[in-house]
Amino acid sequence: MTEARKMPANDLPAYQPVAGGIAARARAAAAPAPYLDNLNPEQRDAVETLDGPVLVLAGAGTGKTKVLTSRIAHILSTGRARPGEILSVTFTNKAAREMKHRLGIMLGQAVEGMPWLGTFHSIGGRILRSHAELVQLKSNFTVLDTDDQIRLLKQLLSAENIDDKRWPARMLAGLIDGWKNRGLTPAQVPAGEAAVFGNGKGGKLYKDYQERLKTLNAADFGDLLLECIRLFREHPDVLRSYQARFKFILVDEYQDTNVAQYLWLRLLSQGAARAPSPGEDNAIATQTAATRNICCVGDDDQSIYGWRGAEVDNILRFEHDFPGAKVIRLERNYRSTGHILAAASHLIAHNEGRLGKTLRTEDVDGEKVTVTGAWDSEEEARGVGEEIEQLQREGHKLNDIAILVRASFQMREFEDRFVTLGLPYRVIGGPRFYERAEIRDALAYLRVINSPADDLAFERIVNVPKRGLGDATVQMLHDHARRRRIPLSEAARQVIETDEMKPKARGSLRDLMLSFERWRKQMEVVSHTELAEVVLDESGYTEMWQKDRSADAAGRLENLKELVRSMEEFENLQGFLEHISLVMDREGAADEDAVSVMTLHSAKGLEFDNVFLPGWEEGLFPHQRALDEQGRAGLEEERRLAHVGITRARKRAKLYFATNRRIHGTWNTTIPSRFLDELPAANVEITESKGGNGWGGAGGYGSSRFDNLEAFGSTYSTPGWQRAQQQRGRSGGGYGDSFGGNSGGAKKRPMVIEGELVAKSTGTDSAFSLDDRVFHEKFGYGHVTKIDGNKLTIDFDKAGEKKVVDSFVRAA
DNA sequence: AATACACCAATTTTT
DNA sequence: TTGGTGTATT
Repeated sequence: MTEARKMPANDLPAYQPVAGGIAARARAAAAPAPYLDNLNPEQRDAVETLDGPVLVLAGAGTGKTKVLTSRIAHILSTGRARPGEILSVTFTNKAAREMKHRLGIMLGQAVEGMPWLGTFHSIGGRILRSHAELVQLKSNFTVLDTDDQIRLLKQLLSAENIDDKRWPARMLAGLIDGWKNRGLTPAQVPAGEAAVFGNGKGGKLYKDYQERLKTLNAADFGDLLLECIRLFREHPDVLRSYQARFKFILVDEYQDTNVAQYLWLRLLSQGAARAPSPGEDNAIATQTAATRNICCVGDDDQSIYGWRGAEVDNILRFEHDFPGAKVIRLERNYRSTGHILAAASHLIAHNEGRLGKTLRTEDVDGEKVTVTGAWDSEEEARGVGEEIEQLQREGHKLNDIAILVRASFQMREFEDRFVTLGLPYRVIGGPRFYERAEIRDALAYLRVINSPADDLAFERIVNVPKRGLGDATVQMLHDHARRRRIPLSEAARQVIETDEMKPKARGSLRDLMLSFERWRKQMEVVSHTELAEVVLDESGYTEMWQKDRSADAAGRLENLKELVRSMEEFENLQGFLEHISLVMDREGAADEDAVSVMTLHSAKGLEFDNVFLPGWEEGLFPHQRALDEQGRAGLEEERRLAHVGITRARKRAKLYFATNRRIHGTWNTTIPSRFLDELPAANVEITESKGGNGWGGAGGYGSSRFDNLEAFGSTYSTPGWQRAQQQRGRSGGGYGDSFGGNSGGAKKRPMVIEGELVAKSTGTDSAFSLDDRVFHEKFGYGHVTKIDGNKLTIDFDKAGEKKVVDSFVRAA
């Protein structure tokens, strides 16, 4: 995002000392390098080995980012390259931002932003914009996201008369993405593969899609790399200029690179302007690579994105691809205690396809990893809730606590539980900021203003808010546009001069077109942020959400404000639009103390003192589909995911499994995950659930050493225990009931809330009275049906009846 | 254009 | 069982 406004593609940065020049060397000699001081020997080796290919195998918590940033600092301060001569790629904007931030701290103001530090896609996009005409685009091309992509594909499918029920556009989008991930242009897709979609039309559709993108002056995410590769291959002079420019290349998370990214890197890191075609033996095309200074940092044990095209092979093959490569292992872990690290290491050692590292720590042994069995997923959520409250009583911050689940549907139960407990939590992940409908709508308006030929954007907002311009109108505009080979908005302009349309629709469309003309004129006199405000206001878009009474309307309006705010960082509308789809990510806003709930995937790269890992059951984790579809490779990836999960923990890792879990509505009896059996007994403590009911063992489905857990072993006086006693009395003891029969299985017991037993309950009377109309951030509007201290039972209009703590609602 | 009903799918997600 | 989508009906 910053690179966009600060440094146009071909600008030279301010004067920097000549690489290796006298001044630079003198400076390096004079000032001891502070960035080298707190590195361990391996890290230091990774930082100082500048020449030739280097692979840094950086285990979890071994200081990967530190090495990358220190290495850049080292290159700069020894004068080996200027900032503009270092290419440094990451996968996410977050990682790129983090690196910029840490570099800034390390170097002070000595170096302004690194122009070529960014994500694969943003850098690819940037290169494409500089040479757009060579790939049949204009430099202001639009980057389509998944949503645009699918709408476009739907149009193509209907043009081909393909039933999009049988052949969904989503599926085609997935296929095309997959091909692009593998670096395949339409011509390169194996015929057999292209034929599987739409009765053999897959290949043609891919080709048509690419052509349509050119007409729309648009690229999708995959194109940002694939078209870049095509550019390099078809224009060796361009490639050479970049090869000459980048004296050093650094790659973060190398284990996550896909084939396209690999090819892209290879082209840039090679002296010769030739890349191996897919499938070609890499060694042949490699020859000159050894001379180049590429440093890849990654961890094969944390490769968890195979399903979206990442090739673990890239990292496993590194020494083969880059002959003479130096491999440096970072094995000293600075994050976790002994027991946690031992458990994680022992678990991952069960994988076969790995380069192998032995993590060690100098930290204390700490607490053992705990494994807790629960009767069902509700009890699991109660148990976790109890433990969190206990931690809270001991003075731990909620910010230091995370719950990491395998699949997002698991989150609901925790959310429900936390809502009833009044425990603040935040869900990480979910739809990203720029994917939200309101953001995309707002952007569509701006896109149409900026480039009237943007049909996808035009179509998106022509009837949002509702203007009486429905499908019929749009279809008519389409026909008109196609006949004359003009963009939709031009077609609209022409059609309103005719009497083809009903008067009402015609007037409405004319108003819209006049508005766009007015806004385009205003663009020249007011700032782009002001323009955005005007547009959102005059189009009736803001009003549409103001009138909306659903729970998230307020949030959407807030998002729109945030969008306008974020525009300020860019110089003009054009610059904003060029980068927005690549850099807008989830909102920060994390200052409140709250438990984090997220998937294991989105937890990669994060760390917490206390990590809860629920749902360790066969079928869920490892996930059945991973096993079915990928076999052993799938299992190993799941195991890596488990490894990632455990290594997120600094001080406590708490694993859970539930004997009964509801899947697609029906209760199933599960068996504990094989990963639990793969943990080293010496570092693991088996505890009983404090969440309520006991559990009954796994009931004869295969054996596990967790089968013979003693359920109610000790006396407990925690709230959970008391609750458990009461529940046991109520439901007749969790042992035999409804066992083995998994169709109706374990029945759902009523949720018991004893206000006085819950830690956070205050007992003070609620400020609300019966039948009060209230609003809840998550559930929307509803009315109070029952009051119990500060616990309210509310019948929500949309979400149904829920029990919530009064501080979570406000009067409506 | 809005609502009602039927139908289908139901890991993981960045850019 | 749920939720989301898409079609059919008013």
